[in-house]
Amino acid sequence: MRFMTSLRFIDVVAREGSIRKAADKLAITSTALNRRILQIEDEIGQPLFERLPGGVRLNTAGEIFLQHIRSQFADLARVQSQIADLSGIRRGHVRIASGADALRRFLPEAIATYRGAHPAVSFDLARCYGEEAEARLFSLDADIALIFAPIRAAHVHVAATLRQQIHCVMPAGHRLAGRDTIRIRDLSGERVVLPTAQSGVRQLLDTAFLRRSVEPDVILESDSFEFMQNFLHFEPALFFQIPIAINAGRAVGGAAAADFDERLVSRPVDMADVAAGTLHICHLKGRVLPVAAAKFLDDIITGLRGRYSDEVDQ
Amino acid sequence: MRFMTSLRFIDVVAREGSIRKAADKLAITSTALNRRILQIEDEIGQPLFERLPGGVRLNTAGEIFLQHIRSQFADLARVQSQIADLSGIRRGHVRIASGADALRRFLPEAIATYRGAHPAVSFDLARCYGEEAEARLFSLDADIALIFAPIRAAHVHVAATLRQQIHCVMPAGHRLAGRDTIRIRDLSGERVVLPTAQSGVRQLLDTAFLRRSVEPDVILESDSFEFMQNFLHFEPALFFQIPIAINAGRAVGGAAAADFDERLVSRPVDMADVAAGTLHICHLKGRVLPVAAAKFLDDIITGLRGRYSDEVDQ
DNA sequence: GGCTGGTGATGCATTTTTTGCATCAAGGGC
DNA sequence: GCCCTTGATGCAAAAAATGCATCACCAGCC
Repeated sequence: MRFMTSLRFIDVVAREGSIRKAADKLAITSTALNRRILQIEDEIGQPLFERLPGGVRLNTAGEIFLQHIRSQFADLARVQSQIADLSGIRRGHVRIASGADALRRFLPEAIATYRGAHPAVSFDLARCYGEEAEARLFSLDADIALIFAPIRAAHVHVAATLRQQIHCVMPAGHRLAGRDTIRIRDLSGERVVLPTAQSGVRQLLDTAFLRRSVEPDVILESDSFEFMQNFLHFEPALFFQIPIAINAGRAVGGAAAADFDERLVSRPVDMADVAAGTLHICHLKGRVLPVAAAKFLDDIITGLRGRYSDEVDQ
Repeated sequence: MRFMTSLRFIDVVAREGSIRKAADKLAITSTALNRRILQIEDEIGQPLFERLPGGVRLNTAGEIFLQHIRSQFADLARVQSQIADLSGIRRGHVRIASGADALRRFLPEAIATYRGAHPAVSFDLARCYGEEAEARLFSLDADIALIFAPIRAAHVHVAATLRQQIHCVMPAGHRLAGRDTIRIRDLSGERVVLPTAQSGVRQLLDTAFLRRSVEPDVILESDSFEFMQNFLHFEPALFFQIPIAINAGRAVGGAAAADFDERLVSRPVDMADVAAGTLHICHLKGRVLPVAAAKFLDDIITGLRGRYSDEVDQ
């Protein structure tokens, strides 16, 4: 899109914080880039950047304008996909921001299923925590976000929610493996592996530990569920996940959980101790999603409703 | 906005239906214009226009793309006004589509008041009937529409409504001038002047005449209220208006109506005969209005609520 | 206090792009 | 079948964007 280049340049300069660095990245000279920016500022009638000794930074007008630029790009992408759609080409690209929970089992299966039906659609998956996921929606770097945490920003539209009870995962031979549900007081002194403080699972657990005055023996903290799960093969301990991270589609309970790792079992934590958390499936409020993203969003919500009809809302 | 010129050209070509005509209008050669369009079609990867022997016409892809272009322009205007706003310049432009009713008294006063507070804001007022007003919102040729008729299209967002009883206007000495309200049966055989069939007032009256089986003596039809009103000075007759067309702000009743023309009086038509109509104040659904338009919309709704609190909704 | 290394801005020659003229081919109206 | 209008295209001129060299500026550092 030739007519958009100047605008894309502004985006890059804003991200890089320097005209010269941006020029490098864009493979043009800094003078050409500089002039394009001056020209646009001239047309707007106001500077968009503050000139600092170490580079440039957006001023307020620039912030507003950059947001406009990004929404233009997002909308152009939507229009292009719509046009491609009616010509039967059926191309598309979906950008997802997701917490570590959903990308373990659920998204791989969901994306593979979708690509089975639409092989020309490509995906981009960024793993991030709630706040960053919301920021990505806002900066239009993501079309869809899956967030297992409360939604903070008003600009996020929640298309569907899925209630998820925290499950405790342990080696099959663990002394707690016989229980139907795990109580928080059972964990006192137990060796546990916890997700990082930013994770929604961790926040629910911390609340529960505090409330019940239980202090487990925290031997490891990590932001990788895969690492924690594999760690359990070498040292027996407990770790915590939500069903969707354990098992793509099926409801998890008792033996049904076995398929994610035969040497581990998962048991729900008693609801009296830990409240169920909510997985939010969202996009930017007021935004018209590209065809592919809208279809994918629709598919996963329909899919979840089919499997977890009780826990899906909206 | 240099980077938008090609897009503006497409808009003009689509409106003109001919590259050569559009080129004339844009004061460039048809070849230059033709090439720009070919280039954009090339970048999109698909033609946007069908080439007909008598000119060009948008195809489906073109329709989608043009809608995108227009929304970009509208959004750019909003961004510019927002940027101008924070620099204290306070410029802006508001485009209104209105029926003949509202532009008689209400809009002149409302716009003048607004311009008193914001002298750098300019206005554009297009007089049109309901359907066209809705089309103007959709094609982003108008920011705000005032429609005295039912809303047809789903893309229109009604920000406020104002219930308006039809009033009968007559020379001060008319035999009906003594009544408090006018009944439809009083009009049997009376000489009346009616607005055109497209007008909301006319549609309400036609329903009433049909229901009461009354056939007045229609001596004149016009789409100009001003003409009809002036006509009454030369030949005594009755004509019909809604309060907002008679009197900018104040409620109309009895003598209070005198100020619009001292030789004429207006009396409400009995509500048992003619249902009150609704003036809809609307904008395009989902659209973020430019600062000036949003402020003006807010002002007129607040103003109406202050004067006609009972009849204003939403 | 002066030096160094970074930044964005600007004059001028060069390259690339856009424009305009002349002309072609194609389709409908009479 | 003629005539008129339409959009498309080759080629030269005009206009715009680019790159190089250079300036002015500021912060950090010795």
